[in-house]
Amino acid sequence: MTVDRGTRPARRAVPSSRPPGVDLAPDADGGEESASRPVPEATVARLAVYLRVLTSLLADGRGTVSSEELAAAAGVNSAKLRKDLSLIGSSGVRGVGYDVSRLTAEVEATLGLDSPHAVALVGVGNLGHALARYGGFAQRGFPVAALFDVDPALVGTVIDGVEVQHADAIDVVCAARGVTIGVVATPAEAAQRVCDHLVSAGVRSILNFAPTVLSVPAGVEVRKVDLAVEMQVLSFHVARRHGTVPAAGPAAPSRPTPREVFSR
Amino acid sequence: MTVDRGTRPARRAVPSSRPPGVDLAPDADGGEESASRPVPEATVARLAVYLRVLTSLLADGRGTVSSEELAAAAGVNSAKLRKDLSLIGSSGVRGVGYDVSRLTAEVEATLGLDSPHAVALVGVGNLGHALARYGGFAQRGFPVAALFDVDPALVGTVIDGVEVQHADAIDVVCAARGVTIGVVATPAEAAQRVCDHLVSAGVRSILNFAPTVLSVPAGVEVRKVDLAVEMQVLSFHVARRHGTVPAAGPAAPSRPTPREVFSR
DNA sequence: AGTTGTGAAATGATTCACAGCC
DNA sequence: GGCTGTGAATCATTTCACAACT
Repeated sequence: MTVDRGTRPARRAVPSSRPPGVDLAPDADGGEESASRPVPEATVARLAVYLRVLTSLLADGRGTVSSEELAAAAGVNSAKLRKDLSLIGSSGVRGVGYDVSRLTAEVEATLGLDSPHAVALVGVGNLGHALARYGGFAQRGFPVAALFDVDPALVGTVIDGVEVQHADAIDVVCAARGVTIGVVATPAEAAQRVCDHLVSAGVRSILNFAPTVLSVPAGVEVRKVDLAVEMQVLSFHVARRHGTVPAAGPAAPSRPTPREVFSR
Repeated sequence: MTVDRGTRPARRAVPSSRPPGVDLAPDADGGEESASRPVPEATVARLAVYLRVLTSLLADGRGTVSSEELAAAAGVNSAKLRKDLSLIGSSGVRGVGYDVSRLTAEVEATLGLDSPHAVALVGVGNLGHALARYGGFAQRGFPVAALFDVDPALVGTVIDGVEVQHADAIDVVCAARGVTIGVVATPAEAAQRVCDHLVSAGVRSILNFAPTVLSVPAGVEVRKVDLAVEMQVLSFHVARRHGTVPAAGPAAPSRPTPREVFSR
């Protein structure tokens, strides 16, 4: 993709002095929370992708993989993959590669997939309903332990063996069932309130599908999936290609608001 | 959130020589495709978020906003917001702020939302069905122009006024209806094939919900939404908090594969 | 020979802090 | 006085390239 920029000046020869280097960090989670996080966020997201590839290799009975092959399958640069894996303290064998089953276990352990995480899903509307029935969650170690909504027509119904309860019960039920991850699939207006309830029930990780910025106390992790954003980013690329964009100069486009595409 | 790191050594006084600085890039899309992209990817994603806030401000009849307020509502740093907006050539007024309706129009224009983009959705299973009925797409200027699946039980059914057609027709129908964005919501196994069909139909932007890495020719933009990845990233944070992670040292955890949480 | 692990360079993104302008 | 626009500093991430090891 990127054009080869030709030969670049060689780096100066390596000085023989080997710097100390800590090799493996002493670990031991220093502070309560934000003190030390040796594994960067970007790496964590990629680990999940590596895991998917590893699992399929494992199913194929493959014993080892090289960083090159694994990286290609995951769609990343091999150096990046090696660095990622070195960060979680994994060890491949030089000249050979990584042991597939061992690496799989290491990645799973790092991601905390040793034990399942009970998930609460709030908002069983269109999207929420599909998510609840979407096998993906339970299948992958994230059993849906509770469903909530405010619609009386939905409360009491059973989806995939789980009864929908009223959102007022979030605090109690989540705490009782040991929910660790909350999924918000409500309309934007309700999202913050729902989020607050989840937090007060002790949920520290939230996946937000509602098109709003959730504010949470420090120590609570929110990840966002916003379909409108994704579509609009793609729209940007379409426009770029077609040259539709009015050459982002200082002058504003003449038309003030062509169409109110964005309603709420 | 972040603790104030106290007074930092003052930057050295600004030397009076003002460097040339290009101010506004000469623009004019140099090469065919990867040559120049003045707006960074990260900014584009945030523009969509700003737009949401702007729209709601517009609905409230607000005339102007300050970068501070807009940034707070979008959940970002105000300097970042100002830099983002300066990149798209917008102009606020010093001492006043940004004109809401004008800024809205500028962001919309940059994102290419002037005209709607016809969307094709492939895979009308659990998730795909919900996406098709999810008003979010059409409502925001991304009308679903075509639906595809391979399941004979689904082909021929009508969802929200659009008939589901067989996936074999992707090439023809997409080209005919001027589809510019494709959404892949099939199982992983079918995703690459579907993607190839979309590409050969001229679709240059793809939103992928299938848990696979799609390979596409240069010039095609793929964005990925992977629920398993999101959940696993959250799982990582849960584990970090609880200290469940077995101290990522060089020694592997004793158990080889605790549970096959990841099936396919 | 083949492949990992990793300093160090390169690139990219974010934040600071202040000049310039209304 | 208030607020934008932006160079420069800081921070994060990616990539390179090669020594170390099997």
